[in-house]
Order: sequence, then C-alpha cells, then structure tokens
Amino acid sequence: MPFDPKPIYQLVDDIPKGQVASYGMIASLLPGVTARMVGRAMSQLETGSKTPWHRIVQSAGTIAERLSADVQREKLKEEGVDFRKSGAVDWSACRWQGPSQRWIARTGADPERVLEILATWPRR
DNA sequence: CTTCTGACGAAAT
DNA sequence: CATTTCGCCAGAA
Repeated sequence: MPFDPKPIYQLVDDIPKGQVASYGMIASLLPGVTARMVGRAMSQLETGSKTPWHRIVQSAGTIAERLSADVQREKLKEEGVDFRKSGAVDWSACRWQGPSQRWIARTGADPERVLEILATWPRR
C-alpha cells in the first residue's frame, strides 16, 4: 500500500498561526508515520499550498537547511515567532499545544491517547 | 534485489 | 554546544 500523505497534511493544517511543531511531534500523533515521512510530505507540497509547512521544524528547534530555509524563517517571524542566538525557535514560547478538538473528532483519534503522546513533548 | 538519498531524531562522545 | 553513529522508511536508480 503506497504512502498516503493526506493524514499528515490534515494534521499540519491544524496548527495555529504563531505555533510550531517538530517533524517528530507530528509523526508521533499518526500511527505508522515517522519523522522522515513528515519531512518527505512537506517537501512534496506544491508551491502556494495552503498547508502551513513553515510551522514544522527539527526537534532541536532549528530550521532544516535547504533552499527554502530562509523563506521559512521569514514566514515564522511574520507570525511573531522569535529565534534564539543559536538559530532555534524558543520552544517554551511557541510550541504547538496539540491537535484541536475538531481534528480529534474528525479523525476519531482517542483523546486520552493524544494526551499521553503530548505529555512526551518536549523530549529535550 | 541492493544501494543511496533525504525538509528526521535520539543517544553517545 | 558540535559531531558522529545508528535507526528509521519511502522512492529512485
């Protein structure tokens, strides 16, 4: 069965402006999905997509270096996300609080399980 | 089938 | 902190 990125986009679409999540955090909420798959899904997005791909960064809070890295930093700054001298976002100030009630209802996820997973972040 | 390459990550050094 | 190492897994070659 081929890899279906839709569930990943559906969850990333749920992240509010000004908040940031890591590839691993998104993956942990989707059974069978790994951080690499999330990164791959983001890279496959078409330019102009409404999905907030810029709100996904590495677990250390740093931006994955590539051609569009500066665009991502710019977009985040526009939303009020601040960066430390190290170049990493300040997790304590902008970490995504978790999926909305709407997402949980729409996907049928177990609310209790979601809380358990959220409790494991941050992992640093 | 094997190898290599990623928008990754955690642990070890 | 910075680097390395190993595990991860879908695709491409």
